[in-house]
Amino acid sequence: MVKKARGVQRREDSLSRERIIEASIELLDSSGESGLTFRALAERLATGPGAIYWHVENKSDLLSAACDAIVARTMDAPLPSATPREAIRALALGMFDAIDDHPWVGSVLARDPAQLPMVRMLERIGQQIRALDVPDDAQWTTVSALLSYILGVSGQNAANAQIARERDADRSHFLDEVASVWSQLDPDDYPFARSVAKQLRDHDDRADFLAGIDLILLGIESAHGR
Amino acid sequence: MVKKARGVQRREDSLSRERIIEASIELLDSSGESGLTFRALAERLATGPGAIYWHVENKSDLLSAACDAIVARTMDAPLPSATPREAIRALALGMFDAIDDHPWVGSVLARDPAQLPMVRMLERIGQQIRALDVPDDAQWTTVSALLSYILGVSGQNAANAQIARERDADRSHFLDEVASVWSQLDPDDYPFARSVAKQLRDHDDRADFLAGIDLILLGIESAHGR
DNA sequence: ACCTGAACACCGTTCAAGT
DNA sequence: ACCTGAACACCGTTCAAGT
Repeated sequence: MVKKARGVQRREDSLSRERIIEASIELLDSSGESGLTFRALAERLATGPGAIYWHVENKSDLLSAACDAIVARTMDAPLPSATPREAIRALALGMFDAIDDHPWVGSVLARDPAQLPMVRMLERIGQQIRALDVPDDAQWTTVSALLSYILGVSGQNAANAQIARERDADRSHFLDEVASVWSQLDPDDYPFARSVAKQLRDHDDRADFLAGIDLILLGIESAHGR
Repeated sequence: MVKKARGVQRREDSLSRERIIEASIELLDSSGESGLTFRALAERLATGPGAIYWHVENKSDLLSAACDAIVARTMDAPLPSATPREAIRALALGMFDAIDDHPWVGSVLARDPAQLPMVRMLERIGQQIRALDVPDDAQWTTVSALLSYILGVSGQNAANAQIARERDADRSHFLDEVASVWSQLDPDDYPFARSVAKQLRDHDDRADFLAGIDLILLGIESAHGR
């Protein structure tokens, strides 16, 4: 007869916030953002739609929680790197890859700002910005710029992945199409777009992303003495 | 009896793609993205929901068209500026302000990439990147970084505006709340977030945005000789 | 060619009723 | 305390029928 049972004892297969979020992530990964419906989720969890509302406030809450689970995992990964510069690159790449694996995370992050996932990223990157000797009064602006860039690329990438999924998968084929549209634009109105069409066709999203991070890091260093 | 009427003659108050898009923009501006429904639009245009489908493919098409109208307006504004650097700042600020006025544009841009609005921005900024003497093989990456940053900030700003609208309006009050949450975080886990809470409270979105642009411009210059 | 509006297939969310 | 599932109030989209 234990008065206070250790933790909450519960049937293995009963509902819980964690199980709901886990199932949501699976659904989101396999069928995209439009695949997450309370009915589909209820079916997967062998229950009714109403039951989910006992553990979760609403759909927005559910999406945020799923998103935060991914971001937390990513930002809690250990950083073996030596320099702050390398650490920032690793953190940024970690987010890039996470969103590449879970495109819906990009859309969610672009939609609800200033929430828990944001603080996680801000914190982790901010500590490295400090280590870079950026002056106190410039730290907010600096981290903010890095975060915005990361979110911008992520959102864009997520959207691209979504489109590639909607049409019949082939991403490089899709880029070929866009590049070919660009190269047929009016030369007088769109000289630049035409000229980079080839670079669009051959580009590597991940490498471009990192190049942008390096550009910002260069700017940071050049702005503060060294 | 003119055989070929000049242009398409039509009753002043009849439906047209332009009138539909115009009405959509008004609806989006006044009631946000969730305010744009085919039923609300039909009512505003004194017609039925089905009629709209004669001029517009579907809701996604409608949103893209409304978004492109705003971006086109913004990117076609004349640039009195002298240096490419100033021109880039002006173009970036133009987008920032446009999205500040029409927050839904941020969400749409974050969702469908590589479309017409994107090409407009790419072109306009790209021409200035050229003028900045960035080498040919670095132009795509450079413009891409700037665009991602602009989109990232825009999306974030749009989301903030949406949240401020959902709750009862007051934006600075909302920032106060977030800042106060941050400053109450665990000092061991979130030292950085705590330390910038004050800077968050006092910050100016527009100034921060421009500071980020300057950081990237600094990086660009520092990467290519001068 | 263009418009009408009822109808269809889906949502998120609520809630009385059960255990 | 937790779950069930029918019901409600909405969507986007279609389509036979009108002009």
